[in-house]
Amino acid sequence: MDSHKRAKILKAAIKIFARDGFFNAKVEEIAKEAGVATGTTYLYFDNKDDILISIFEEEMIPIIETMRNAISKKATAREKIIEIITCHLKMMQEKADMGQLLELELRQSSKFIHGYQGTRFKEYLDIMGETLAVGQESGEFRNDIHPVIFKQILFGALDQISMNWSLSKSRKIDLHLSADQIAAVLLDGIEKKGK
Amino acid sequence: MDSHKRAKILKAAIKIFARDGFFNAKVEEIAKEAGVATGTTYLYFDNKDDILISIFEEEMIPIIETMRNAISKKATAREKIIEIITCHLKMMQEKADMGQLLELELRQSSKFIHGYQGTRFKEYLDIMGETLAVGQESGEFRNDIHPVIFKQILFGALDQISMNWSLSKSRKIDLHLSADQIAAVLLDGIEKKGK
Amino acid sequence: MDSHKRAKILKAAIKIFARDGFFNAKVEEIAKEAGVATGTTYLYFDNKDDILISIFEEEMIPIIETMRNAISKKATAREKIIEIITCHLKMMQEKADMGQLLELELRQSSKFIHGYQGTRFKEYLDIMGETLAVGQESGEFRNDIHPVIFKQILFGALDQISMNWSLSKSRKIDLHLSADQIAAVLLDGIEKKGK
Amino acid sequence: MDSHKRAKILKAAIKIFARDGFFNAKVEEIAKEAGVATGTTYLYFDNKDDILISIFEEEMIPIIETMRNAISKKATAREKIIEIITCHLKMMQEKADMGQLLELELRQSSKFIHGYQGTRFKEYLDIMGETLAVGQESGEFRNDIHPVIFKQILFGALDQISMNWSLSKSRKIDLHLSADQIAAVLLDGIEKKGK
DNA sequence: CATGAATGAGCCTTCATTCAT
DNA sequence: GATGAATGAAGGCTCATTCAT
Repeated sequence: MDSHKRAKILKAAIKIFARDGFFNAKVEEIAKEAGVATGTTYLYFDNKDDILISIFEEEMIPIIETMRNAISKKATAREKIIEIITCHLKMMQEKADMGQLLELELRQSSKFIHGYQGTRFKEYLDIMGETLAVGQESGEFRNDIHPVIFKQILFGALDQISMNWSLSKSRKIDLHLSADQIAAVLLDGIEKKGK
Repeated sequence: MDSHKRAKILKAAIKIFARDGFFNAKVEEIAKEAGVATGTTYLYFDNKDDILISIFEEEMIPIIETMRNAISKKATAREKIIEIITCHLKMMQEKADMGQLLELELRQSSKFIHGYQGTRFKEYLDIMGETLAVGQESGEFRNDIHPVIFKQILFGALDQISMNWSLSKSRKIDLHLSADQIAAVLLDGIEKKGK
Repeated sequence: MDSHKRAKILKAAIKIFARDGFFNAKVEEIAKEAGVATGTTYLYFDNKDDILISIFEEEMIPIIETMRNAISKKATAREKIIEIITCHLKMMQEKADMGQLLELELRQSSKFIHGYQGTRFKEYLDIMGETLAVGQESGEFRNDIHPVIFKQILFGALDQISMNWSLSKSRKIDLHLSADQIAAVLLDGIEKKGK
Repeated sequence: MDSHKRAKILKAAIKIFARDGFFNAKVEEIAKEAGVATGTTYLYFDNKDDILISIFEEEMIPIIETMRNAISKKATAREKIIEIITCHLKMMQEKADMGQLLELELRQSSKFIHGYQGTRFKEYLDIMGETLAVGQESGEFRNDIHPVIFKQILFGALDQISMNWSLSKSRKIDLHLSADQIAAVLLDGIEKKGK
């Protein structure tokens, strides 16, 4: 089995799913984009669902790896959180199609695509929770915030920001500014301090 | 035009879309749930897309109204932000189906449903931005956070939390706790202060 | 539901199945022959299998009825057996398409079409066994032949003869002669000798 | 040409065709069962149809040979007929897969597989007609039965009996009893009476 | 000769939408 | 306005056959 061909199909599927959405995307279109025949798709994937799930599971691996790497190089928990934010938004720019899949299709999938649990995505989210915990243990962060809730707040904020950026055609929004602001709000809050 | 019948169809559509997703939902099923004939649906709506858009636009009106009302009763910007959070999560519980539509389908719609701009949704988001601005003018909140970015952070966090709650079958997660934590993080940040 | 339309589809299916065989037949072709749209077929039948099964089950009813009627008018068991033979071969001529379906597809169906038991066909076969039993009780026929085996011998002979007739394009074979010969062979075998 | 490989494919095809039916059987499955690559099948056979036809034509040779041999050892036409019946039913038991092919697929083939005439099968049938003729010439059998019709009656009866046996999962039916009964019915019918 | 990955035509089935009643 | 049977375009998937290695 030509593993190169499998990769080409996955890459094509990311593009087509991002452009048309999972339900509007046609397997024939994915195959054409990948430069293979329709039937070839079914040599590497069970069905259309399986293509999407494979994308989520397999493409998340290097993304998770990259983020873990970036975090590990930072000394303080504060810097790690900033790195998570930067890393996520950078990934969204560099892998724009994959980013849109995460934003637009991942949610649907875990509910409507039979049997998909989204394990890799959970792993990605968990990095955010773990980083909070690290900071709590080191005394950098307050202890009354639950990692399980915080990871959702952080991911939710990042996801909304990047979705908004993806959907705006011009993309004139400055993601660096957004990164700074997310960091500012979550780390320090919006209230004025020390009056 | 029998406005009662139109309302019945909308209500049925919210339920079916939430349960099956927009693409899996069948117009016939919606009609059956509404107690009307399939064709009747097309007397009140142009097509399937139009049903979904109508839901977003029309159902958002009382939701926005309710939130504006709740906010107006609070004196400080801090209390208004807390009210927004509480109000949103309460709405997600009370109108669970509508909530799921917002979480799962709204994103798809603005990209894949031709010509939909999501004006009511923007209005909803804007409440969050405006409330930040109010606090900034009154001196409660710091001035270096852009309302346009903040509204996305707040909505993103709320949306992620409520989606997670919706998808968890047991729903044993305490939304009150989540509300407090979102408020704590966004208002005060996660870093320890006044060392 | 327009029962007339259902009948038209069944009639068309008999023709197309007989001409092309079940597996080669296309649902679209059946619909066209019936003068309806492809989708209409699925308003009346679950799937392609269901069309074939419905043919067997429903078309057998008048055939069984006709045979039972014809038999009842005959006084002796010998005459009843002759009537069965005549009736079967006449039916094969008059309902040639249906006849071919019985010959060519019925066997496949009970094995390869999921869940089909062929109850009506068993009923048809049973008439043959019952008629032997009647003759055995009346003393016309010898008692050492099992009805269960005899019905298969009789149907097998009839089926082979009529299939051969169906498949011969010219159809110059005389079915009356065949009827006489089947009767001659089988009857002189089952009747008591040397009274 | 590796004749051994060709034989392995034929043997595998008999098994798969008998199990799944001609139309449901996959060439790939046959190849796998034969322990060869899919493409190898096409080195020995023109196409799927050709495999089935080759089975009928080639596998019938030893079957015909066996039956001719068995018959030749019997002195009277009566015994020869009994031998035909016994031999056929024994073959159905010993070569159950091949038997099912004859019962279920042969009929389809002669109509739907382009250009197939079934010459070997006709030869098999002819043995039955010839044996009747032998008995007629020797004065054992009556003269008013046409061999062409008789061979169909005999084969039809045998085929129906053996098909019924094949399809019954338990196979508790006694084929010896069936053989006796077929012989009893047909012989006492075709033999001259009251000499 | 043998392989088995690749091909792509073909078909069953679905379902948004229409329209005669 | 209301109905729901009818429509038919569209697409996921299969599998007999081919061909580069």
